[in-house]
Amino acid sequence: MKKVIVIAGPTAVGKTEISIKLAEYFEGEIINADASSFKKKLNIGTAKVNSSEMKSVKHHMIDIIDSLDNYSIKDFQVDGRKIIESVEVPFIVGGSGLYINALVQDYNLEANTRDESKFDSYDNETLYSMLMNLNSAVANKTHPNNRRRVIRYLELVLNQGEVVTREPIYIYDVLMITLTRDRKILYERINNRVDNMIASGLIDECIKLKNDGVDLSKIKDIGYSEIGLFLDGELSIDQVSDIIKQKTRNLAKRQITWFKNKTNSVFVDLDNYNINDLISKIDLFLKND
RNA sequence: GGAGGGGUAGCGAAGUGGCUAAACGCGGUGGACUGUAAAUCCACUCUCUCCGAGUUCGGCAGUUCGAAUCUGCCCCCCUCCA
Repeated sequence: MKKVIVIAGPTAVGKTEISIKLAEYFEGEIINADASSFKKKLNIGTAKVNSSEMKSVKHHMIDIIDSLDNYSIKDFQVDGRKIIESVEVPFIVGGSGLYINALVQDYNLEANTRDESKFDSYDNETLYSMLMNLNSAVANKTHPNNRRRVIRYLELVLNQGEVVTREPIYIYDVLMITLTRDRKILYERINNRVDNMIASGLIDECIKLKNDGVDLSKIKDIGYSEIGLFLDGELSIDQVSDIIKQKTRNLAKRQITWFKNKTNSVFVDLDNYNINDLISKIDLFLKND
């Protein structure tokens, strides 16, 4: 089986720097698995790797779509697997847990794509009872208030009769490393990073997008619609900054939950670690048959 | 010095005699999630030996069968007048 190294972890934990060091050392290539980094022109606000950082290591899956375009998890699965096959030592690096799992586990994404529009006229309760009638086991997987999930399950049940519930299987020989830090320290890093983004041009980036005709309020990546509110004069930059920090902290927490419970990860605490430990860990993994 | 307003759980904020360990929001924590995933959603959040008990609503002392809610004194904060 193809050997694949995954470097995951919450936002702002320090994935970029470490993954580049590791990929350099092992002469690998990086496959980005951060949904926000797929998007062109969203650079500062998404903490995307910049071109000078990418000089030493080839990066894939960066800037592959326009800021408002949809790149589905299925697309990612197909394209990403091709890249994995073509790269000698692939490092998958990112924080989008679902995307990572879909790439390296046997996720079945053959069903139709989403189309919520035909459910517009139903309220949450109705949709949920529809699901319950069709397949109660699937309905019990979610909550009536989670309209988005309920609709997707409805689509899946209607389309293929069921939703996969069994434990997924890794389709590659995967070494999954999840980077962590003490929660307090992580949150401080997030706060500081947001301050830095604002100090180093996030507002200009948003103005540019706006001038290009992008509706900032439609961008769901954290920071952009918020800066849009500031540009419209609805909130002060301090208020906006606090909101961005808050949302980013909430995101990090959700990411941690995912990696803890939905992956088979080796956890590495970056507050006190030595890169050589990681190197030898990976070295061992690559040498072992 | 004088006149008002106010002090409620980590924060904001309801409650103005019993149905109140105290609404709600935020924050925090835990969790769900195989097609928006930087998305969407759920639970818990005074303390403990946690299916029961113990301490709370600035402090102390009262009234009352019963007080965050009423009375007195004290402390602190804000606004206005001096």
